[in-house]
Amino acid sequence: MRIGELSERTDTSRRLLRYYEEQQLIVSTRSPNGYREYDERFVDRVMQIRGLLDAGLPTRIIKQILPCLDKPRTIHFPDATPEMLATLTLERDRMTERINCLIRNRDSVAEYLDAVSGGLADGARQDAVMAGSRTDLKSA
Amino acid sequence: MRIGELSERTDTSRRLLRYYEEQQLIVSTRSPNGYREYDERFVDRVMQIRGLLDAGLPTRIIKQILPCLDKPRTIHFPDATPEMLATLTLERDRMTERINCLIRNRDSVAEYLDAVSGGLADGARQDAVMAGSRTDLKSA
DNA sequence: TTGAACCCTCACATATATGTGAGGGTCAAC
DNA sequence: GTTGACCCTCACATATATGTGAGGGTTCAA
Repeated sequence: MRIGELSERTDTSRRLLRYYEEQQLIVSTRSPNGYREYDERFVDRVMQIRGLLDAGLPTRIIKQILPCLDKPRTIHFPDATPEMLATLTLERDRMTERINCLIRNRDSVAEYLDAVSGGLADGARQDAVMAGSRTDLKSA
Repeated sequence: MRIGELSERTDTSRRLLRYYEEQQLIVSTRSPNGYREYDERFVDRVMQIRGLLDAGLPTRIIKQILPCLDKPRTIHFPDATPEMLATLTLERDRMTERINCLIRNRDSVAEYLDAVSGGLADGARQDAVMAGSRTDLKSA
């Protein structure tokens, strides 16, 4: 597909897709006319990138962890240098910290919302609370 | 305590503490000479702010959720407007999305690391994983 | 009284992720 | 062959979180 379709399917501006390419988070082949061409798997890839960016990881780090994320556990450890492994270990731990921080705070917000809506359970309040109530995540 | 001590105890530059105050994430009282004064509870508060910033939340949002985070469940729901509740609900869900995204990716990275270190579990690999404390990979 | 070590405000600088638009090709349909 | 919807590169603009430093007070101890 070309950049326009990828843009629509990932809800990501063309500008950003080119930027991600510049940052080497994605690559593209080029048609004879110079247009970028992407295959299906870039839809997921781009959404993954956006999620990570939104969760505070910079492109520089995302670029490093992306190779760990290919679905079929393709073997790319041969090229893993010790520094790379150290970086990944560090980032794994930083991600865990972020997760714990978010869980703590998300739960506080949820608790607050529950308290408010629990206090007065009528209509006007209802729609505000409706949207979502998933509250338990188990993690390291 | 004054800004210098808070800065050291939270590992946050004075500049940033003033910035957080400007963004209304924290407040300070002023000594007669104009110096900012903080009490103990700002140590935790600042660390909470840093964690949330690092997890991708902008100050504008952090400001909104902070009131939900005071340890003794002080009653501030009286002032909660419906728009505020809708915002909180939205943010709670966005936090949950971030959490899931991070968990998914963190687990992939962890799995990758386990695969690599599990593959050859001897000394040579060990120091590679050990090394990570100060890791700054730069790119061109 | 001087100096060090704090503090203040203000302002400019930087990095990162993003938007916007100019100037210009490609291509299919009319 | 013109039009419209794509695509390209390049460059400037913006927002947010941060660094850095100038110019200047306050406090305290040598």
